Amino acid sequence: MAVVACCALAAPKAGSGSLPEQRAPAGFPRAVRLLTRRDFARVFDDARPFGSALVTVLARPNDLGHARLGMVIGKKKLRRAVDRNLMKRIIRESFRRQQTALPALDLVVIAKPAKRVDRQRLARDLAKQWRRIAGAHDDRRDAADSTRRSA
RNA sequence: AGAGCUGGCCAGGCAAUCGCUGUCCCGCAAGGGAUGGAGGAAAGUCCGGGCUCCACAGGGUAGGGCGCCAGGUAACGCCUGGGCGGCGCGAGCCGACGGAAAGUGCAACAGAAAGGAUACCGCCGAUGGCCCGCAAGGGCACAGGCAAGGGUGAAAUGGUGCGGUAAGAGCGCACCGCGCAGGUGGCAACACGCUGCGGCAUGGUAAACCCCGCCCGGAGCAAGGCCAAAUAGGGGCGCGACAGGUGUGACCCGCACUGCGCCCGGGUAGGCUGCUUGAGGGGAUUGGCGACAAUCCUCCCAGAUGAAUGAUUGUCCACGACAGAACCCGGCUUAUCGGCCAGCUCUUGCU
Repeated sequence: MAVVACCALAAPKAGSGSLPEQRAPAGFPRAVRLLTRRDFARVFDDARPFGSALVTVLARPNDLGHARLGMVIGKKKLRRAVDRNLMKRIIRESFRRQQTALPALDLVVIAKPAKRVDRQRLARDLAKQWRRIAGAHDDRRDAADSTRRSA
């Protein structure tokens, strides 16, 4: 009942994402970050890539029961330190808000070359990526389940 | 009021919610609470130091840097004050600003001549020559003299005036300028409308070589130190060598494998440290023109490490620039929306 009411209220506000922006506001403790070189290497080793004009996201399932985030923001991609910091903050914030909607994946977001960072475009783009990744993961799991069932 | 100069300062504010991170407190823990959390340039990495490790008797050479003087400073290529030169009506601003009579080199084009150089046009032609004339004198411009004027150039051997002369010339004189020696003032750079001497010289260029004086060992926090799985090989001590240990097995025999234990050392992954109390900030007093220093009081003010200071919403206004710490300081340079304060200058108007 409450859920329906909420959606009804949200609906008129033209195309806000299908992922609820603020369901269970979450923190961003160290447990949900990729911290070591090994963590990153594991993802780079065998990951599914998702791309957009602004970023590339690599995803590889983990067995922790929640998603983890890592970022690679190269100095060559964004010249100014201010832009690099800004990009990381936007990515972190986006992940923080929407991590509960994500499956148990290790994600590495890689910056693409840009002159400046457009916060709104980037935020929108990231939301889209999370959705795609979550969807793809579900499909794969469904497929695996179905093959297992048929076998 | 307008135009401008110099020095200094600020870098959107407030509130709520959700996050990140250092420290402290509470808690067995999960967690909770309190509090701190980018810059004036954090930037470029161009100088100077501290701090580490390596090297090192001293001196010299090579190489590099600096370059008016005196201060300040831990030090500097920085800062302050002064000198000199240039720009501006002025407040002020700008200057790699030692040496060119040690040497070597360089200078397009133009120009007659460009370094101890020169005579194209020009001026003169007193003197000598030639011609005319009885002569006085006149003419020619051959010898020769001159560098004032024209012209070239970034630059042409000091300027003005008078004398002088055939015409001229520092040839002579006066004043200005210049050089040398002295004197005076100044710590000094340097200054002098003080004296004497010299007719007048060393043209420019040293971010060209060079000379002179002074300074400089190298590498950098991925420096360096500590703990330490794994792995290779090593050392010491003790015990044992028909033994013992491990495996198989319920156990013994048997069979298979193998010296064993401890210590030292080593150092990969990883972790800790270096890591923020410092040539520190604020205030007062004193000394100094000032940079700055001394004394006292007071404050603790980022310390991340896949790398934190953000997001959303509301609100106010002059609608917010350049931009993000990574061992730490002192400078320089470059980027930068706007705004504030102080002192001063010029112009105009009023009293």
